[in-house]
Amino acid sequence: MTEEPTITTIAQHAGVSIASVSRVLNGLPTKAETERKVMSAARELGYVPNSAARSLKSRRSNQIGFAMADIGNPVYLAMIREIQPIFKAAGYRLVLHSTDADTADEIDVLRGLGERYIDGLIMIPLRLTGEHLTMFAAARAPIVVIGSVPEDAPVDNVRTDSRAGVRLAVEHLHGLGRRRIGFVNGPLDTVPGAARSAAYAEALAALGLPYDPGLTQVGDFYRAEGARAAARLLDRVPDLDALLCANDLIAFGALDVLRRAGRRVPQDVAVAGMDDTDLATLAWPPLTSVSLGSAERGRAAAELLLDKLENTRRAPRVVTVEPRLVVRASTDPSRIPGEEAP
Amino acid sequence: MTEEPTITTIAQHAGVSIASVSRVLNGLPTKAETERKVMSAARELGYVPNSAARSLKSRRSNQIGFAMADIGNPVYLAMIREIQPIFKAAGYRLVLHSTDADTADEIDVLRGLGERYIDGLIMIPLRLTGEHLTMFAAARAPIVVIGSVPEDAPVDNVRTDSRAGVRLAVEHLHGLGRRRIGFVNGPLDTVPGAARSAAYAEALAALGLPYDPGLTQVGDFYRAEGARAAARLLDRVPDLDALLCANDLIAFGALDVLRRAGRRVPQDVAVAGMDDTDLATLAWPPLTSVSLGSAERGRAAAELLLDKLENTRRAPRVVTVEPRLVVRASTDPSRIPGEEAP
DNA sequence: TTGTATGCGTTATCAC
DNA sequence: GTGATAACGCATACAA
Repeated sequence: MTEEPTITTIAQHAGVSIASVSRVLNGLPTKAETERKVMSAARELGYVPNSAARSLKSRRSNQIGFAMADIGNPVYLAMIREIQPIFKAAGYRLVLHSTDADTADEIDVLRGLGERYIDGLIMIPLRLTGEHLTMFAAARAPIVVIGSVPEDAPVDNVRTDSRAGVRLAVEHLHGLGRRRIGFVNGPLDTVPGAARSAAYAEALAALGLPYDPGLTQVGDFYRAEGARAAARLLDRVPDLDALLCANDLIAFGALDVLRRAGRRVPQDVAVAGMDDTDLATLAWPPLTSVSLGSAERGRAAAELLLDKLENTRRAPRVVTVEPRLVVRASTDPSRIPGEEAP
Repeated sequence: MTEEPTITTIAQHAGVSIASVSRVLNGLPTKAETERKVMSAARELGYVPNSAARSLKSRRSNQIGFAMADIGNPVYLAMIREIQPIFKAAGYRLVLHSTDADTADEIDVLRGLGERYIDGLIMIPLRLTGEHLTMFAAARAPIVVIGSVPEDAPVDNVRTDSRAGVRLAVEHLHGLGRRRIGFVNGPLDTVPGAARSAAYAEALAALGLPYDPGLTQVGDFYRAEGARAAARLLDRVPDLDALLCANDLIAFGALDVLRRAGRRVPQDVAVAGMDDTDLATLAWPPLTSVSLGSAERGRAAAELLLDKLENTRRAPRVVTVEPRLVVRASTDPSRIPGEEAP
């Protein structure tokens, strides 16, 4: 019992060859008698196939990787919730990589594809460098990138139209009569940071509002720094009447600051986030947010990867998820819970 | 470039034997000239070692598993946030298992230990069956269980004194002058459900309060069902003046219901949760919660497992994390943010 | 220091 | 149907 049983052990106990053991274990046609002997020996010895040996032979690990910046962000969590069961049902295990938004780390993960410990990878690079693209091209296993990627990149791609998303939010705030619409963004050298920055300027222009650089503050994508950035903005633009945040976490930080500053949300300052995480309905007031379809993107990515694993030679595909504005009380006072008409 | 390079390929290109290649790659003493040739060939060919072959030889996968009921619960997220970097730094990858609180699934994971695709496992069983204990005893790789486990189980164990935690909360509510203290719990056949149920009764008794079965409602551990259970409770006990919830998610559901019912928190009903998740500070009002040290438990589990991997023969250890009451506005009106004295 | 040869546990291809 | 036997890619004991 203390020795790790292998097919050789089973073969000895059952008095057959290892080939027969392997056949029985893999459901290939065998005489009933042989099958019985093998199965009972296997059960008795507590045999479990060794995955390393199996992988070496089969050239498949039955694992897929998921690489994101930080497991602490609920957006990624929403994706994992979709991805995990899909792969589990398909017989794959999920290997997690939290890269801390570090490019070198992401490249490491891509290099890891060559080790063949995963059969495929879903990745969300926060910054997309030439090195990423080189590795994509050289990769020996299928990759799905969530987030925009150049047209000719040899990877499947799930994207969301964050430009349209930002526009939805800005138009909504404008429609509420707000004219001093601030913007708290994450780093401009990140894929989402850059896209949302451009989209913000564009949306203002489309509405005939002037673009005022003083209305933007840049921090990172987390609550604490979001709070600091919002505080800076509030300090410099006292007559701010609306605030768009590049993600929900930033918006939560902004809500903290506005509350401490005694500004009423939404009456004084309307606040909108992006990602529409679970937490939006928990915040006070509940947060208006642009859904970028995290769950859908996760599901799409998983399905693309699964398909590609079975259909290796097909051309790269792009799936786009449409953003959707979810209006809650942080911009619309009539939606404050508990204050509806009975 | 299209053929997967192996040490054999490198050996050919460098004009040396595969043994030399292996030595160079593993930093064993070699002539400088040989080393140079091998390294340059390896780089040129884009060689990456095959992890299956390496695992087969070394009998180590450099992966560790983390099995929890549901990746959607922020408690587990808090743990992963601690666990992941610790193992990453130690050269291990993290394989995730979301078992849906399904015992059969958990047993599968334990059986998977035999496949040797992970070198160790951190597990949080929601229910602990005899089958679990059998598998623990038979396991061929170290296991750390988060959550209580019998004394003689051959696994490391990280626990929290949830009994003391419940008592802290009940005493706090009692100290606020509340006497009708309801309890919304998760399933009684789960480890935490059973423990918290007993602890609740005990704490009441210690305070000389009568135990009224009507004051308890059982649902599951999620927000939606937490809301329904709280609604049932409110319906049957109109004079409820305090509510202890078995975890934060349940408490969030309860807050939703109380708000819709027009009950002021904490003035009419004081609400406390357990786990002290990140989300507690996001809720409105911010949630008083019993911290069960999720981060500490995650860290402790990771460190125990890492230690056991290097020190295979040592006896099982138990680490206990003390609960701590974190008082916020959902029980203490003086702490409502934005209403402090300036 | 280097090369040859063997084994890790499987699967798969042969003859029998 | 079944049993030898050869890979899979790597690490290493041993011989040179």
